[in-house]
Amino acid sequence: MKELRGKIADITKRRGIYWGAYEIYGGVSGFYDYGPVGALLKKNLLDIWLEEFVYSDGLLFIDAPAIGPDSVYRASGHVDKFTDYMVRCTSCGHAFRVDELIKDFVDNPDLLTPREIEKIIEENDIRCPDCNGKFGKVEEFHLMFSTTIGLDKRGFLRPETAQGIFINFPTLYRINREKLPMGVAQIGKAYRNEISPRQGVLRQREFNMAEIELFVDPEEKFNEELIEDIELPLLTKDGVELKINAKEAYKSGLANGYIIYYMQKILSFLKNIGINVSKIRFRQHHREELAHYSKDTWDCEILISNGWTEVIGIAYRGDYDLKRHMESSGADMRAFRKFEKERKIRINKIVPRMEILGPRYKAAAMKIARAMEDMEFEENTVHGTLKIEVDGHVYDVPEEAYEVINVEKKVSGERFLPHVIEPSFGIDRLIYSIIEHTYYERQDTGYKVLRFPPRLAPIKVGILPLMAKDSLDSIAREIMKEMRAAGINGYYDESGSIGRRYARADEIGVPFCITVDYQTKEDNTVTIRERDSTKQKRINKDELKDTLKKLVAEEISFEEL
RNA sequence: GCAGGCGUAGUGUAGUCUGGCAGCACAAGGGCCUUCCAAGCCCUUAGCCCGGGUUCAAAUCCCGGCGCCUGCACCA
Repeated sequence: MKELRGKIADITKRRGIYWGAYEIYGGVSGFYDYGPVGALLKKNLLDIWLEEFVYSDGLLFIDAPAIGPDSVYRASGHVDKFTDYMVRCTSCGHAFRVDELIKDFVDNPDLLTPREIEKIIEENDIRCPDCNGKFGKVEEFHLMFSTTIGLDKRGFLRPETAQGIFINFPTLYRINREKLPMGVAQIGKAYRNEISPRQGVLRQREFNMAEIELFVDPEEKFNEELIEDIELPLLTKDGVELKINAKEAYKSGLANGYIIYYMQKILSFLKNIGINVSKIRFRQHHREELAHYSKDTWDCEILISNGWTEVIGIAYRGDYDLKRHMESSGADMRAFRKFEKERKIRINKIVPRMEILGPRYKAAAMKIARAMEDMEFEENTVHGTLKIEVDGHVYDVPEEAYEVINVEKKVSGERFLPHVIEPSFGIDRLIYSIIEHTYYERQDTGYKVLRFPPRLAPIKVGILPLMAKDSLDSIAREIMKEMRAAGINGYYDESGSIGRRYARADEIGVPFCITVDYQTKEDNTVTIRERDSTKQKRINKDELKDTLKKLVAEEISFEEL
């Protein structure tokens, strides 16, 4: 399997799919450049993602900033939970993770403050394991990249794109005309300062994500019609591997209905982009490995040469994020749920008469009025002069300064925090998986091919003259111009033998090649060669543009020609 | 971060032990040839990870750094 990784590393670099970034300066691990082929591959992949997850379900698509203020990531829990503490030896300078050093002295290192940690180190005289030197002050090691906003405001590069959606929930909810379920999608880069990222593009410090936050009313009954009659490959938290029908999985309560819904969509999506369906499974997280925000998570794992690899996560985040942002920002992050039937409630309320309170209490009037409004009492128990305490003063409010109302009020609904189901796609891992799963070598020759589906293929067509002479070349160039004018990404190649040129195209997954040969000059036909079958069909040059468009959009298949 | 291994044209490698002209294959570019799947021939481009030291002389020996790989740790 290691051999496969080597071959893929070769092809990705040589043919311009991706490579390690900042190469001329020695490289920085965890950063990659997508080259001309890879950048288009990613773009096409995201287009398909938009079609299959966003347009098809009418989701809202947004684009929020990558840098956020301290307050946002404090509220989200990342500042606390995405941090490790470390100490540096004052004599040799080596750094150590605190929890490793003190784990023999305390039960739960994660709960301590930096001060407490310093105290424990001093009391137990913990020394540097390397040189026995003394330790300095406790420092934070953030998995988040921190930066400065303006002169001195602390900011972070987002470790996930999700917060940009949660923060905007009230606005988006209004734009969606206050309807749930509401799905919001975002594509963008996220940043994590991994200590030692390896495994190539599978673990990067700057990576591409496509995320959906589906906001639902936890009390609303799930629409069972969303569940299809298909088989899901699951691995539950108890280690049970099973293939189970989606309907059955839903009925048995194995996972939230929307999680199952997304499992179905993900299966079909992965199939469409060239992933081998027999190498997909959904693995449920154990309690201990759940992220700080999640109640239940299912990873979509794909089997590649590294083993089963998490590529997509479907997390049930509950109301964690909205709640935290509501508490810390004070904004109302709730949605409104209409009761089936209007409810009637009795209201016993004091209505202050401001025209009397105002002149009488001046500046304190508003506060007194609020306090009166907030009073709770039984019907017919309030009359006469009221003693109202505000800021330590007790005011006597006479009867004529208020009115008591006892009314029956209609209540049509209530406010609540929606729950969130979050499918989160690791785009770079997906791209790597696609490359591994679409890679094959021809049986007879061993030549390398990437079997990209036409819709995904970065380059759709190669246009080749059989010979670069006898005006075959000029006809081919003419065709290339036509293709480009029609918005089909193609290239012209006359170098080397025809077989060599086909092989070149195969390596970057070009699905179709047009060859201009001598017969073209006689009857105005060219051949279309399909990558995987290497079969050719003759087609009139004038139909080329329309035919190719359909082939590339996968509206027709090559066999149907 | 720790331990071990490694770092030579775009890619894969030889040369390193034992210091003395940096070589091969593939790829790429140009040309000849060629009537459908990497044919052949000629030419060309292109490299010792970075810095310091030892030496008449360093890809080779020493030191430091950076990067990569494997394992541990970390990470979803």
